[in-house]
Amino acid sequence: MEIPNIRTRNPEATRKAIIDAARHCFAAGGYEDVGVREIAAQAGVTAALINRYFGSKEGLFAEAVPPTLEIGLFLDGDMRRFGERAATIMVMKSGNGYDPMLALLRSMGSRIAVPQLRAAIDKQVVEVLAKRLEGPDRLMRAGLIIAQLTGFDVMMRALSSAHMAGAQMTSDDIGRMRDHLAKSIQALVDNN
Amino acid sequence: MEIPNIRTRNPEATRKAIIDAARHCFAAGGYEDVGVREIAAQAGVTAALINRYFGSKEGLFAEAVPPTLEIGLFLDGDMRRFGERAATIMVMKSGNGYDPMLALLRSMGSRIAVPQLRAAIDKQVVEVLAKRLEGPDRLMRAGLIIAQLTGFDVMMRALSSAHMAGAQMTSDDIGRMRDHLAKSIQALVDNN
DNA sequence: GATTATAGTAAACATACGTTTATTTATGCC
DNA sequence: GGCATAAATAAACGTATGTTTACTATAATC
Repeated sequence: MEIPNIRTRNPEATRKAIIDAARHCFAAGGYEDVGVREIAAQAGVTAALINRYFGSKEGLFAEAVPPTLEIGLFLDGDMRRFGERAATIMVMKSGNGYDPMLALLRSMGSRIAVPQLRAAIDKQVVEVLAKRLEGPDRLMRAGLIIAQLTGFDVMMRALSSAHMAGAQMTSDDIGRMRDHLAKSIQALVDNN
Repeated sequence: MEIPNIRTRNPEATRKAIIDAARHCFAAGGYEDVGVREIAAQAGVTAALINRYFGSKEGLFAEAVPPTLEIGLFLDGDMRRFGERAATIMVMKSGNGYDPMLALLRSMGSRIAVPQLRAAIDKQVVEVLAKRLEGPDRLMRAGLIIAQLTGFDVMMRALSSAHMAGAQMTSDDIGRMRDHLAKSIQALVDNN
Protein backbone atom coordinates (compact mmCIF):
# COMPACT_ATOMS: atom_id res chain seq x y z
CA MET A 1 0.00 0.00 0.00
CA GLU A 2 1.24 3.37 -1.01
CA ILE A 3 2.06 6.09 1.43
CA PRO A 4 -0.24 9.06 0.75
CA ASN A 5 1.47 12.06 -0.73
CA ILE A 6 2.32 14.31 2.19
CA ARG A 7 3.07 17.37 0.13
CA THR A 8 6.76 18.16 0.41
CA ARG A 9 8.42 20.20 -2.28
CA ASN A 10 5.66 19.62 -4.80
CA PRO A 11 5.11 22.86 -6.71
CA GLU A 12 2.15 21.61 -8.71
CA ALA A 13 0.34 20.32 -5.68
CA THR A 14 1.08 23.52 -3.78
CA ARG A 15 -0.23 25.63 -6.61
CA LYS A 16 -3.38 23.55 -6.71
CA ALA A 17 -3.81 23.75 -2.95
CA ILE A 18 -3.65 27.54 -3.09
CA ILE A 19 -6.17 27.72 -5.93
CA ASP A 20 -8.54 25.36 -4.13
CA ALA A 21 -8.28 27.37 -0.94
CA ALA A 22 -8.85 30.59 -2.87
CA ARG A 23 -11.99 29.20 -4.49
CA HIS A 24 -13.36 28.11 -1.17
CA CYS A 25 -12.60 31.43 0.48
CA PHE A 26 -13.87 33.62 -2.36
CA ALA A 27 -17.16 31.73 -2.32
CA ALA A 28 -17.54 32.55 1.36
CA GLY A 29 -16.32 36.10 1.56
CA GLY A 30 -15.77 38.04 -1.65
CA TYR A 31 -12.59 39.53 -3.07
CA GLU A 32 -12.19 42.41 -0.63
CA ASP A 33 -13.40 40.51 2.40
CA VAL A 34 -10.90 37.66 2.34
CA GLY A 35 -7.21 38.27 2.94
CA VAL A 36 -4.27 36.48 1.43
CA ARG A 37 -3.25 35.18 4.84
CA GLU A 38 -6.65 33.50 5.21
CA ILE A 39 -6.25 31.76 1.86
CA ALA A 40 -2.66 30.78 2.56
CA ALA A 41 -3.52 29.36 5.97
CA GLN A 42 -6.28 27.24 4.45
CA ALA A 43 -3.83 25.96 1.85
CA GLY A 44 -1.29 25.21 4.57
CA VAL A 45 1.35 27.60 3.26
CA THR A 46 2.61 31.12 3.90
CA ALA A 47 1.10 34.18 2.29
CA ALA A 48 4.32 34.97 0.44
CA LEU A 49 3.75 31.95 -1.78
CA ILE A 50 0.70 33.57 -3.30
CA ASN A 51 2.89 36.28 -4.75
CA ARG A 52 5.52 33.76 -5.77
CA TYR A 53 3.03 31.66 -7.74
CA PHE A 54 0.48 34.20 -8.91
CA GLY A 55 2.22 37.56 -8.69
CA SER A 56 -0.53 39.18 -6.69
CA LYS A 57 -3.86 38.61 -5.01
CA GLU A 58 -5.54 39.87 -8.17
CA GLY A 59 -3.58 37.36 -10.24
CA LEU A 60 -4.68 34.53 -7.98
CA PHE A 61 -8.31 35.59 -8.26
CA ALA A 62 -8.04 35.74 -12.05
CA GLU A 63 -6.76 32.17 -12.19
CA ALA A 64 -9.05 30.76 -9.54
CA VAL A 65 -12.53 32.12 -10.21
CA PRO A 66 -13.26 33.35 -13.76
CA PRO A 67 -12.11 30.17 -15.57
CA THR A 68 -14.60 28.13 -13.57
CA LEU A 69 -17.65 30.09 -14.73
CA GLU A 70 -19.29 27.76 -17.17
CA ILE A 71 -22.68 26.36 -18.00
CA GLY A 72 -21.86 23.07 -19.69
CA LEU A 73 -23.85 20.92 -17.28
CA PHE A 74 -27.03 22.87 -17.97
CA LEU A 75 -26.80 22.38 -21.73
CA ASP A 76 -26.56 18.62 -21.74
CA GLY A 77 -29.93 17.68 -23.23
CA ASP A 78 -33.01 18.84 -25.06
CA MET A 79 -33.54 22.60 -24.84
CA ARG A 80 -37.30 22.09 -24.62
CA ARG A 81 -36.63 20.81 -21.12
CA PHE A 82 -33.90 23.29 -20.22
CA GLY A 83 -36.01 24.99 -17.56
CA GLU A 84 -36.79 21.76 -15.78
CA ARG A 85 -33.18 20.63 -15.92
CA ALA A 86 -31.71 23.97 -14.84
CA ALA A 87 -34.20 24.33 -11.99
CA THR A 88 -33.37 20.85 -10.75
CA ILE A 89 -29.66 21.61 -10.74
CA MET A 90 -30.22 24.91 -8.97
CA VAL A 91 -32.32 23.55 -6.11
CA MET A 92 -30.09 20.49 -5.73
CA LYS A 93 -26.83 22.40 -5.33
CA SER A 94 -25.46 21.36 -1.99
CA GLY A 95 -23.69 23.63 0.42
CA ASN A 96 -20.60 21.52 0.01
CA GLY A 97 -18.19 22.00 -2.83
CA TYR A 98 -17.05 25.10 -4.66
CA ASP A 99 -19.70 27.09 -6.50
CA PRO A 100 -18.27 29.51 -9.08
CA MET A 101 -21.53 31.45 -9.33
CA LEU A 102 -21.47 32.09 -5.60
CA ALA A 103 -17.88 33.30 -5.85
CA LEU A 104 -18.95 35.69 -8.58
CA LEU A 105 -21.81 37.05 -6.50
CA ARG A 106 -19.62 37.53 -3.46
CA SER A 107 -17.06 39.57 -5.41
CA MET A 108 -19.54 41.83 -7.19
CA GLY A 109 -18.68 44.59 -4.74
CA SER A 110 -15.04 44.75 -5.74
CA ARG A 111 -14.06 47.30 -8.34
CA ILE A 112 -11.02 45.17 -9.05
CA ALA A 113 -12.84 41.89 -9.60
CA VAL A 114 -15.91 43.06 -11.55
CA PRO A 115 -14.23 43.54 -14.95
CA GLN A 116 -12.86 40.00 -14.84
CA LEU A 117 -16.23 38.63 -13.85
CA ARG A 118 -18.15 40.50 -16.53
CA ALA A 119 -15.87 39.22 -19.27
CA ALA A 120 -16.12 35.66 -18.01
CA ILE A 121 -19.88 35.55 -17.66
CA ASP A 122 -20.44 37.13 -21.05
CA LYS A 123 -18.02 34.97 -23.02
CA GLN A 124 -18.22 31.68 -21.14
CA VAL A 125 -21.84 31.63 -20.03
CA VAL A 126 -24.19 33.97 -21.88
CA GLU A 127 -22.71 33.55 -25.35
CA VAL A 128 -22.46 29.78 -24.96
CA LEU A 129 -26.09 29.53 -23.89
CA ALA A 130 -27.24 31.88 -26.66
CA LYS A 131 -25.95 29.46 -29.29
CA ARG A 132 -28.43 26.87 -28.06
CA LEU A 133 -31.44 29.17 -28.25
CA GLU A 134 -33.72 29.66 -31.24
CA GLY A 135 -35.73 32.63 -32.42
CA PRO A 136 -34.95 36.33 -31.99
CA ASP A 137 -32.94 38.15 -29.33
CA ARG A 138 -30.84 35.13 -28.46
CA LEU A 139 -28.05 36.95 -26.62
CA MET A 140 -30.55 39.09 -24.77
CA ARG A 141 -32.73 36.16 -23.79
CA ALA A 142 -29.66 34.19 -22.75
CA GLY A 143 -28.70 37.11 -20.54
CA LEU A 144 -32.15 37.11 -18.98
CA ILE A 145 -31.99 33.37 -18.35
CA ILE A 146 -28.63 33.71 -16.65
CA ALA A 147 -30.08 36.62 -14.71
CA GLN A 148 -32.81 34.33 -13.47
CA LEU A 149 -30.38 31.62 -12.36
CA THR A 150 -28.12 34.23 -10.82
CA GLY A 151 -30.94 35.84 -8.89
CA PHE A 152 -31.93 32.46 -7.51
CA ASP A 153 -28.40 31.99 -6.21
CA VAL A 154 -28.52 35.45 -4.65
CA MET A 155 -31.61 34.66 -2.61
CA MET A 156 -30.89 31.00 -1.97
CA ARG A 157 -27.17 31.00 -1.25
CA ALA A 158 -25.60 34.45 -1.01
CA LEU A 159 -28.30 35.88 1.26
CA SER A 160 -29.97 32.59 2.19
CA SER A 161 -33.38 34.15 2.51
CA ALA A 162 -35.43 32.42 5.18
CA HIS A 163 -38.29 31.96 2.74
CA MET A 164 -36.24 29.97 0.26
CA ALA A 165 -33.42 28.37 2.20
CA GLY A 166 -34.90 28.08 5.67
CA ALA A 167 -34.64 24.93 7.73
CA GLN A 168 -38.42 24.59 7.70
CA MET A 169 -38.48 23.88 3.95
CA THR A 170 -39.68 20.37 3.30
CA SER A 171 -38.62 18.31 0.31
CA ASP A 172 -42.13 18.87 -1.02
CA ASP A 173 -41.57 22.62 -0.78
CA ILE A 174 -38.31 22.25 -2.67
CA GLY A 175 -40.05 20.23 -5.36
CA ARG A 176 -42.66 22.92 -5.87
CA MET A 177 -40.01 25.62 -5.87
CA ARG A 178 -38.23 23.72 -8.63
CA ASP A 179 -41.44 23.61 -10.66
CA HIS A 180 -42.13 27.33 -10.28
CA LEU A 181 -38.57 28.15 -11.26
CA ALA A 182 -38.59 25.76 -14.21
CA LYS A 183 -41.74 27.29 -15.63
CA SER A 184 -40.38 30.83 -15.37
CA ILE A 185 -37.09 29.88 -17.00
CA GLN A 186 -38.68 27.90 -19.81
CA ALA A 187 -40.82 30.95 -20.68
CA LEU A 188 -37.60 32.66 -21.72
CA VAL A 189 -36.29 29.64 -23.62
CA ASP A 190 -39.47 29.04 -25.62
CA ASN A 191 -40.13 32.65 -26.61
CA ASN A 192 -43.75 32.25 -27.67
CA MET B 1 -31.14 86.77 -3.71
CA GLU B 2 -30.35 84.36 -0.96
CA ILE B 3 -26.92 83.05 -0.29
CA PRO B 4 -27.01 79.25 -0.71
CA ASN B 5 -26.66 77.31 2.46
CA ILE B 6 -22.98 76.60 2.81
CA ARG B 7 -23.35 74.01 5.50
CA THR B 8 -21.86 75.41 8.69
CA ARG B 9 -22.67 73.83 12.00
CA ASN B 10 -25.84 72.08 10.84
CA PRO B 11 -25.92 68.61 12.43
CA GLU B 12 -29.01 67.39 10.60
CA ALA B 13 -27.68 68.43 7.23
CA THR B 14 -24.30 66.90 8.03
CA ARG B 15 -25.88 63.63 9.07
CA LYS B 16 -27.90 63.57 5.87
CA ALA B 17 -24.85 64.42 3.77
CA ILE B 18 -22.97 61.48 5.26
CA ILE B 19 -25.86 59.09 4.68
CA ASP B 20 -26.28 60.27 1.10
CA ALA B 21 -22.58 59.87 0.44
CA ALA B 22 -22.62 56.42 2.02
CA ARG B 23 -25.52 55.30 -0.19
CA HIS B 24 -23.77 56.54 -3.27
CA CYS B 25 -20.48 54.88 -2.34
CA PHE B 26 -21.99 51.56 -1.24
CA ALA B 27 -23.86 51.34 -4.54
CA ALA B 28 -20.56 51.70 -6.35
CA GLY B 29 -18.22 49.64 -4.28
CA GLY B 30 -19.62 47.35 -1.63
CA TYR B 31 -19.14 47.38 2.12
CA GLU B 32 -15.57 46.12 2.23
CA ASP B 33 -14.44 47.98 -0.88
CA VAL B 34 -15.28 51.50 0.24
CA GLY B 35 -13.47 53.14 3.14
CA VAL B 36 -14.84 55.61 5.63
CA ARG B 37 -12.47 58.27 4.33
CA GLU B 38 -13.96 57.94 0.85
CA ILE B 39 -17.47 58.41 2.20
CA ALA B 40 -16.43 61.31 4.42
CA ALA B 41 -14.64 63.07 1.56
CA GLN B 42 -17.72 62.79 -0.64
CA ALA B 43 -19.83 64.25 2.17
CA GLY B 44 -17.33 67.04 2.62
CA VAL B 45 -16.43 66.13 6.18
CA THR B 46 -13.75 64.27 8.09
CA ALA B 47 -13.88 60.54 8.72
CA ALA B 48 -14.12 61.02 12.47
CA LEU B 49 -17.63 62.38 12.07
CA ILE B 50 -18.83 58.97 10.91
CA ASN B 51 -18.01 57.54 14.32
CA ARG B 52 -19.45 60.59 16.05
CA TYR B 53 -22.81 60.28 14.30
CA PHE B 54 -23.12 56.53 13.68
CA GLY B 55 -20.74 54.90 16.12
CA SER B 56 -19.02 52.82 13.49
CA LYS B 57 -18.85 52.06 9.80
CA GLU B 58 -21.20 49.15 10.41
CA GLY B 59 -23.65 51.48 12.15
CA LEU B 60 -23.59 53.86 9.21
CA PHE B 61 -24.25 51.02 6.78
CA ALA B 62 -27.16 49.80 8.88
CA GLU B 63 -28.79 53.21 8.80
CA ALA B 64 -28.01 53.99 5.18
CA VAL B 65 -28.78 50.88 3.16
CA PRO B 66 -31.19 48.34 4.74
CA PRO B 67 -34.00 50.86 5.48
CA THR B 68 -34.13 51.79 1.81
CA LEU B 69 -34.86 48.28 0.60
CA GLU B 70 -38.51 48.43 -0.30
CA ILE B 71 -40.84 47.45 -3.11
CA GLY B 72 -43.72 49.89 -2.71
CA LEU B 73 -43.43 51.35 -6.18
CA PHE B 74 -43.84 47.93 -7.76
CA LEU B 75 -47.06 47.16 -5.90
CA ASP B 76 -48.97 50.25 -6.94
CA GLY B 77 -51.58 48.72 -9.25
CA ASP B 78 -53.28 45.57 -10.44
CA MET B 79 -51.28 42.40 -9.74
CA ARG B 80 -52.41 40.92 -13.04
CA ARG B 81 -50.08 43.44 -14.65
CA PHE B 82 -47.30 43.23 -12.05
CA GLY B 83 -44.84 41.68 -14.49
CA GLU B 84 -45.32 44.39 -17.06
CA ARG B 85 -45.05 47.13 -14.46
CA ALA B 86 -42.03 45.64 -12.71
CA ALA B 87 -40.21 44.99 -15.98
CA THR B 88 -40.81 48.55 -17.08
CA ILE B 89 -39.39 49.92 -13.85
CA MET B 90 -36.38 47.62 -14.07
CA VAL B 91 -35.36 48.53 -17.62
CA MET B 92 -36.06 52.22 -17.04
CA LYS B 93 -33.84 52.59 -13.97
CA SER B 94 -31.32 55.23 -14.86
CA GLY B 95 -27.70 55.15 -13.87
CA ASN B 96 -28.26 58.31 -11.86
CA GLY B 97 -29.65 58.25 -8.37
CA TYR B 98 -29.18 55.83 -5.54
CA ASP B 99 -30.35 52.26 -6.11
CA PRO B 100 -30.77 50.27 -2.87
CA MET B 101 -30.84 46.96 -4.72
CA LEU B 102 -27.49 47.71 -6.29
CA ALA B 103 -26.09 48.57 -2.87
CA LEU B 104 -27.33 45.23 -1.59
CA LEU B 105 -25.71 43.34 -4.45
CA ARG B 106 -22.40 45.12 -4.01
CA SER B 107 -22.23 44.23 -0.33
CA MET B 108 -23.14 40.57 -0.69
CA GLY B 109 -19.49 39.66 -0.27
CA SER B 110 -19.21 41.13 3.21
CA ARG B 111 -19.71 38.76 6.11
CA ILE B 112 -20.59 41.80 8.21
CA ALA B 113 -23.24 43.24 5.90
CA VAL B 114 -25.03 40.06 4.78
CA PRO B 115 -27.07 39.44 7.96
CA GLN B 116 -28.47 42.98 7.83
CA LEU B 117 -29.30 42.62 4.15
CA ARG B 118 -30.99 39.24 4.56
CA ALA B 119 -33.26 40.55 7.29
CA ALA B 120 -34.18 43.63 5.29
CA ILE B 121 -34.97 41.84 2.05
CA ASP B 122 -37.03 39.18 3.79
CA LYS B 123 -39.11 41.50 5.97
CA GLN B 124 -39.37 44.60 3.81
CA VAL B 125 -39.50 43.11 0.34
CA VAL B 126 -40.39 39.42 0.13
CA GLU B 127 -43.00 39.37 2.88
CA VAL B 128 -44.59 42.58 1.63
CA LEU B 129 -44.85 41.23 -1.89
CA ALA B 130 -46.18 37.87 -0.68
CA LYS B 131 -49.21 39.57 0.85
CA ARG B 132 -50.25 40.70 -2.60
CA LEU B 133 -50.02 37.26 -4.18
CA GLU B 134 -52.79 34.68 -4.40
CA GLY B 135 -52.71 30.92 -4.46
CA PRO B 136 -50.25 28.57 -2.80
CA ASP B 137 -46.58 29.09 -1.88
CA ARG B 138 -46.90 32.83 -1.61
CA LEU B 139 -43.71 33.48 0.34
CA MET B 140 -41.77 31.12 -1.87
CA ARG B 141 -43.10 32.59 -5.09
CA ALA B 142 -42.46 36.09 -3.77
CA GLY B 143 -38.89 35.03 -3.10
CA LEU B 144 -38.57 33.74 -6.65
CA ILE B 145 -39.98 36.96 -8.09
CA ILE B 146 -37.52 39.02 -6.09
CA ALA B 147 -34.82 36.63 -7.24
CA GLN B 148 -35.76 37.40 -10.81
CA LEU B 149 -35.63 41.16 -10.31
CA THR B 150 -32.40 40.81 -8.36
CA GLY B 151 -30.78 38.73 -11.07
CA PHE B 152 -31.70 41.29 -13.64
CA ASP B 153 -29.92 43.96 -11.60
CA VAL B 154 -26.90 41.71 -11.29
CA MET B 155 -26.50 41.38 -15.04
CA MET B 156 -27.71 44.84 -16.00
CA ARG B 157 -26.11 47.04 -13.36
CA ALA B 158 -23.69 45.24 -11.07
CA LEU B 159 -21.85 43.46 -13.88
CA SER B 160 -23.28 45.48 -16.78
CA SER B 161 -23.12 42.57 -19.16
CA ALA B 162 -22.44 43.74 -22.68
CA HIS B 163 -25.44 41.76 -23.95
CA MET B 164 -27.91 43.57 -21.75
CA ALA B 165 -26.43 46.96 -20.95
CA GLY B 166 -24.19 47.54 -23.96
CA ALA B 167 -24.13 50.86 -25.80
CA GLN B 168 -25.36 49.12 -28.94
CA MET B 169 -28.77 48.38 -27.41
CA THR B 170 -31.49 50.29 -29.22
CA SER B 171 -34.69 51.46 -27.56
CA ASP B 172 -36.43 48.72 -29.55
CA ASP B 173 -34.09 46.19 -27.96
CA ILE B 174 -34.91 47.55 -24.54
CA GLY B 175 -38.62 47.33 -25.28
CA ARG B 176 -38.33 43.68 -26.25
CA MET B 177 -36.19 42.96 -23.22
CA ARG B 178 -38.91 44.47 -21.06
CA ASP B 179 -41.48 42.19 -22.69
CA HIS B 180 -39.41 39.04 -22.21
CA LEU B 181 -38.80 39.95 -18.58
CA ALA B 182 -42.45 40.84 -17.95
CA LYS B 183 -43.63 37.49 -19.28
CA SER B 184 -41.20 35.53 -17.14
CA ILE B 185 -42.13 37.46 -14.01
CA GLN B 186 -45.86 37.24 -14.57
CA ALA B 187 -45.54 33.46 -14.85
CA LEU B 188 -44.60 33.45 -11.18
CA VAL B 189 -47.37 35.86 -10.20
CA ASP B 190 -50.16 34.01 -11.97
CA ASN B 191 -49.23 30.52 -10.84
CA ASN B 192 -51.26 28.60 -13.41
C1' DG C 1 28.56 13.30 -0.98
C1' DA C 2 29.27 18.28 -2.16
C1' DT C 3 27.05 21.64 -4.99
C1' DT C 4 23.40 24.13 -7.20
C1' DA C 5 18.81 25.43 -7.89
C1' DT C 6 14.53 26.29 -5.96
C1' DA C 7 10.38 25.52 -2.76
C1' DG C 8 9.16 27.41 1.33
C1' DT C 9 9.38 30.28 5.43
C1' DA C 10 10.04 34.26 8.53
C1' DA C 11 10.20 38.80 9.17
C1' DA C 12 10.06 43.37 7.83
C1' DC C 13 7.95 46.70 4.62
C1' DA C 14 4.92 50.49 3.43
C1' DT C 15 0.46 51.63 3.37
C1' DA C 16 -4.50 51.73 4.40
C1' DC C 17 -7.92 50.71 7.53
C1' DG C 18 -11.52 51.90 11.36
C1' DT C 19 -11.35 54.27 15.49
C1' DT C 20 -10.03 57.42 19.41
C1' DT C 21 -8.22 61.47 21.58
C1' DA C 22 -7.19 66.19 21.91
C1' DT C 23 -7.96 70.55 19.98
C1' DT C 24 -10.08 74.17 17.45
C1' DT C 25 -14.06 76.62 15.89
C1' DA C 26 -18.62 78.06 15.54
C1' DT C 27 -23.29 78.50 17.66
C1' DG C 28 -26.80 79.62 21.27
C1' DC C 29 -27.83 81.56 25.83
C1' DC C 30 -27.83 84.87 29.78
C1' DG D 1 -20.05 90.62 25.14
C1' DG D 2 -18.53 86.56 27.63
C1' DC D 3 -19.43 81.96 28.68
C1' DA D 4 -21.02 77.28 28.01
C1' DT D 5 -22.16 73.85 24.60
C1' DA D 6 -21.57 71.25 20.78
C1' DA D 7 -19.85 70.58 15.85
C1' DA D 8 -15.96 69.74 13.31
C1' DT D 9 -11.17 69.01 12.56
C1' DA D 10 -6.43 67.28 12.99
C1' DA D 11 -3.50 64.03 14.36
C1' DA D 12 -2.26 59.93 16.37
C1' DC D 13 -3.48 55.06 17.54
C1' DG D 14 -3.31 50.17 16.87
C1' DT D 15 -4.04 46.87 13.67
C1' DA D 16 -4.50 44.56 9.21
C1' DT D 17 -3.50 44.72 4.56
C1' DG D 18 -0.76 43.10 0.16
C1' DT D 19 3.90 42.73 -0.96
C1' DT D 20 9.01 42.30 -0.75
C1' DT D 21 13.35 40.85 1.10
C1' DA D 22 16.46 37.84 3.30
C1' DC D 23 17.00 33.52 4.85
C1' DT D 24 16.30 28.37 5.53
C1' DA D 25 15.63 23.83 4.00
C1' DT D 26 14.71 20.44 0.64
C1' DA D 27 15.49 18.03 -3.64
C1' DA D 28 17.96 17.09 -7.77
C1' DT D 29 22.65 17.12 -10.43
C1' DC D 30 27.26 15.94 -11.18
